[in-house]
Amino acid sequence: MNEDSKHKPTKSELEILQIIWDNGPSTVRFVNDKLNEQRKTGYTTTLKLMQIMLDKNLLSRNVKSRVHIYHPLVQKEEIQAELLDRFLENTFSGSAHKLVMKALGNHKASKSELEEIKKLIQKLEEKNNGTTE
Amino acid sequence: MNEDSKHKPTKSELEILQIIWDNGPSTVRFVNDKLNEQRKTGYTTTLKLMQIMLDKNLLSRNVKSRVHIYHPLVQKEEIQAELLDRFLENTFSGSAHKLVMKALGNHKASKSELEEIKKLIQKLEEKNNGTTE
DNA sequence: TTTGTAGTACGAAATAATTCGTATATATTT
DNA sequence: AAATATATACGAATTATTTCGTACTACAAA
Repeated sequence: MNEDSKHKPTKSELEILQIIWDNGPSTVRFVNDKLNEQRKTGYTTTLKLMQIMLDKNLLSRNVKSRVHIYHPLVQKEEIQAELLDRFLENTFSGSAHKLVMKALGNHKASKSELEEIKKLIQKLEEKNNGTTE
Repeated sequence: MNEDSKHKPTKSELEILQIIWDNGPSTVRFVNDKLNEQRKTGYTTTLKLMQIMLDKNLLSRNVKSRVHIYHPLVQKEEIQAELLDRFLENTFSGSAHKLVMKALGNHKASKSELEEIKKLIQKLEEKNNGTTE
């Protein structure tokens, strides 16, 4: 089972993707070191995970030298959107509104971030002009 | 291993909780029927799951009659908040602002829901008056 | 050239989560 | 009362995910 289609990173795979998204193409060593800043995990564990991700087409790699460099094959934005969809469906029965209310209520956002959100709402309301109630 | 402590629901367990939260205390039969509206799943599978949830203190049950009635032992709000925290951390590196932007951008919200969010932001801004930048 | 270090490959154990078969008990129907 | 239908109990198989040991390879240092 190795279709070119389905990505669905597991929790561990997502951790690895975050590191590569944030730091650019990386070696196993680098990723493993980063992971170990948060929690202990063995080198070969990380290696195996990244090989699996290769197989799932979440990563590609450059094999020119002995030390392989892994590149992301999926976009951060795209995966976040997918995971958000799933989470929204699973936990908030699809209600974006409820999720947003809780996220804003329970977590700190800076003044400028709140401003940005207000601007987005403004834009959404203009676009929707009367179509939705 | 059966502390009174916190057990996080798995995805399947969460589905069951949603049904019980939305419909009130329920029998296994009822929950299983509801589940089967969405996807095929065997009766004993649901039963087993609910027994596990009993053990995890996610549910309690009334055994007066032959047919057991299961009650939620955890609050919807509480669990949603927990899961949100985890999701935020895993997927958006803890940035509530980014999550909210994406949730609003990619999913429909009605005019009145947007209004409600604006009001919340208003309140947050008043509270924060100058403390955060 | 031998030894040590750092890398990849990969099977398989360990752990987590889900699914189901079978035994058994209790009602209900004929 | 016997047959049927519907419950619960629970071990065990299945599937998904994570972790790790061991073998092997390449380069560098002694």
